[in-house]
Amino acid sequence: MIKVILKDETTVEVPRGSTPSDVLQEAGIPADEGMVIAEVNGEAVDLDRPLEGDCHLEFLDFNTARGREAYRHTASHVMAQAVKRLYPDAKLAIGPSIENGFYYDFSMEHVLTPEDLPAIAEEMARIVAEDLPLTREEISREEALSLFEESGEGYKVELLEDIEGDTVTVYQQGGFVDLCRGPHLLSTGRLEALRLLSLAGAYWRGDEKREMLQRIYGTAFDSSEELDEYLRMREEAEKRDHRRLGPELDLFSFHDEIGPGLVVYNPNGAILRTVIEDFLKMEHARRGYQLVMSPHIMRKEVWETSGHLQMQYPMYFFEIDGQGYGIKPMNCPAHIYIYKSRTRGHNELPLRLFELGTVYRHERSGVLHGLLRVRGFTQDDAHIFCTMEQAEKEIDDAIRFAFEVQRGFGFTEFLVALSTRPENYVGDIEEWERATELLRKALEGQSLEYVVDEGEGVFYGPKIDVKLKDALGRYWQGPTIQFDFNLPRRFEMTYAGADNREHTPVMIHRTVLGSLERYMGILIEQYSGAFPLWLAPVQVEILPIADRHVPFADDIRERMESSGIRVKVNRESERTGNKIRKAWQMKVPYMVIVGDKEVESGKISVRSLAGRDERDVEVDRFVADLSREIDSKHSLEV
RNA sequence: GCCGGUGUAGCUCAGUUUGGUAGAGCGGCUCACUCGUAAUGAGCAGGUCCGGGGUUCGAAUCCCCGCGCCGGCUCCA
Repeated sequence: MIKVILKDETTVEVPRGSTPSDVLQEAGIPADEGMVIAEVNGEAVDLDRPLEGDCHLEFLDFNTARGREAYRHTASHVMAQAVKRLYPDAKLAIGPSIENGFYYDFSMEHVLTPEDLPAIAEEMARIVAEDLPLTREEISREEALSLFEESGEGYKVELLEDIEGDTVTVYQQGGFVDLCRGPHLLSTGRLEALRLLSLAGAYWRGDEKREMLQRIYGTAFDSSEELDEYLRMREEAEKRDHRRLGPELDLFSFHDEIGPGLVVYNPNGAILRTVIEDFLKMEHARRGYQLVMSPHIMRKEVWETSGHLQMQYPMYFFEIDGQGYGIKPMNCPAHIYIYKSRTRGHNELPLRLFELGTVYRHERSGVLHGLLRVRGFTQDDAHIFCTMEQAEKEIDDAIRFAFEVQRGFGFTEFLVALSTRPENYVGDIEEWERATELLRKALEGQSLEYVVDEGEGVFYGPKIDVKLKDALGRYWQGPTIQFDFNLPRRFEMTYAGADNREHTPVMIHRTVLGSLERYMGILIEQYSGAFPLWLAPVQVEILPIADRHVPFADDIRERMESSGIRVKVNRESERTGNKIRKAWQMKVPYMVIVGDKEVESGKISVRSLAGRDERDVEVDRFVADLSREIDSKHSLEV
């Protein structure tokens, strides 16, 4: 007999070689409580894996990350089996579970189209109905090699070559065999709700020099309700899509004639951006940043010095009077030249230069995506030049600043990542370690949880990335703070130290929003276009009931305008209901309705976007309320 | 850039399979109505059917080449 300690600390005794399923029974837990896999001493295993000795045992259902992973991974095996049944020549590549679903990559003669998906889904349903058991087998590498070589699974052979160790595991269900670490569900019949979502091309091993495979995306849940809920969520996301809302709300537009990835700001978008810019300028000024500006084009030599040219950074180049110029893809060189515009002493450091700098990058056509990925965008870019000793505080402040601003825009949940030295790097290891340590210290000093992305730093220094969680639970890239050892040397930057000798300053790149375009895209989706009052392009729309009420409406409008409220009057000869509907469609936060009663009393009726209705409101009181609401979203604790 | 899909009025889409000279709703404009909290009615205008070549007596429709957009890969603010 062996002792099995469960999660609730109870101990169950079972014969050696019993399986987690046996333990489930022994412990009186109904086997079909939706348990997916088990963890034995922290190792994820199948529910029918024999227990070899005393152990800690935990059961994982679909609501755990690892359980969900195994569940969806099983679904991907079922999909692969279905594809093999329908297209016997299909070669298997990889088929992992991913956030919200799974995929499998294939190589085959037949080119899949969306019309093929129903047949594959049907075949999958058949496999589920057949309730095929999934069995795990440990075999030697050699055995596996010959197995997959014989069946012509070249990709599996290649994977095997990279696996260390003498034995590997394969999983099999109904004659379908796959190289797989597992664990899996006990049988295909345990899959409840499956859905194929889309097709895509994907390079083998993500390498664009290698062959393009056909990928099928799908998802799986352990109840059809949850699947439906997920599909509803996708629909909701589609409704919030900034690419749909942007033109609808007259925020921005794209034009084939102007070019892909080049944003045009329509009036409402320009207002929104101006509000954001003014806010940023103020917040930077309050924190000792100095606003600077620099040209959009700079001579080619600048980009040689910075290294962009040699790195073949995706820039645009052209000639003027026989001189080569490049359109700036980054603002740093200009800020460095501002630094270098005179000699610097240690007393004037840290020097914090801030620019709303518009940059252009030649993004490959396939990656463009609304406002989130464009070819021309404006960064809220700052460079802090300081001594290594000052860096710690600067980083600390920059992180604090970034979070304060993000909270001001209504984001409260974040994912923080610290990226360390990549394989290709400049500078010496000691420097890297020191800088990485500073970043780590700052994060820990502020009790921020973070993950370490080993080797994900930029070649010139380690960095901190912050992702924002939006109202739909999606994450977006936000602030980034990057150390740079490279540019200060390349541009031969110096300052006179207290020792009256020349030193090289440290440079920190940082942005709070990243790109204004992308951030606006994120904001649109976060609020589905219904911005908080301080950001709303039109804050109040006045709706006269009949044409004769227009003069009174204009009167109110002027009073509000003089208080800085962004207000419009709807002068159309329309029914009030329709005017409300139109203002609502444009997501105007407040509607003011004026008719005979209002003209007579001088008071107004106020209707909020949410439908709240208040009568007999004094105009001054309303304006004061608005101002308070605007300020409340606006003010940040510093 | 690569793989797949897609492109008809400002927007959403029908017409493409089986080639025979383009349609709806919303939106816009005009007129009438002057109205109290999510669509008043009538009329009018609006289309190089993404672009260029080809096949054909004839192309939105078939073929070829581009371009844009969408879903991914890769990359990144």
